[in-house]
Amino acid sequence: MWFAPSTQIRLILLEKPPEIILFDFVNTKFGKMIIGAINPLTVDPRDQEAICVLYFVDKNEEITYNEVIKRWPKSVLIKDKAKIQLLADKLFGGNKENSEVVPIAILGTEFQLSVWKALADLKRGETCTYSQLAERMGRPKAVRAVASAVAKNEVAVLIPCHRIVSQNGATKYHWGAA
DNA sequence: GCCTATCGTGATG
DNA sequence: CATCACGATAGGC
Repeated sequence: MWFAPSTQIRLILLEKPPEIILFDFVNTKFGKMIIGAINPLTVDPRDQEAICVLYFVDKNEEITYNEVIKRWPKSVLIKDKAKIQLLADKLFGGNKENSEVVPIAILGTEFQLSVWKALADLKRGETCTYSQLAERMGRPKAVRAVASAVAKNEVAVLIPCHRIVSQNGATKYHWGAA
């Protein structure tokens, strides 16, 4: 992965949408992104914010912000520059020996989780088609379902959906092939 | 290119 | 609960 290689990811499974999401926009070397995080203590006994949203800012901040609202209609978004910046540093500030653990909070069905897990198992640089993924999960015919599960991935690059190539070669990555 | 088999979600009532 | 429409698909024609 292209963020700090030593960065550890810890998954936290949510059972319901968070009431409060802290967010802010950050500039990474790969472009502007929005980061959303769960309020501390509501989910993580270790008192850390957990990332639940990580989108690229495609066009402008407002559009991306609205995408978050749409995805989490029941959550209140609160801007928290300091805490989000802290998380961004953990993720992208990979110059130093960075062994920080970045908690990721995800909400999904079992099927979705297994899809994301299968994705995470892909080795660095390895690519895969949706049908190969489906097959690996023992559901060779659920190709379409796998695709829509992948599409609902909330954390962009952390789950390596960019390693998927469609069978005919014409990848349609949500944020563009680049 | 168009047609269709396929299946998990989310919305709707 | 039942039904319906909807995909970042794949394969056949």
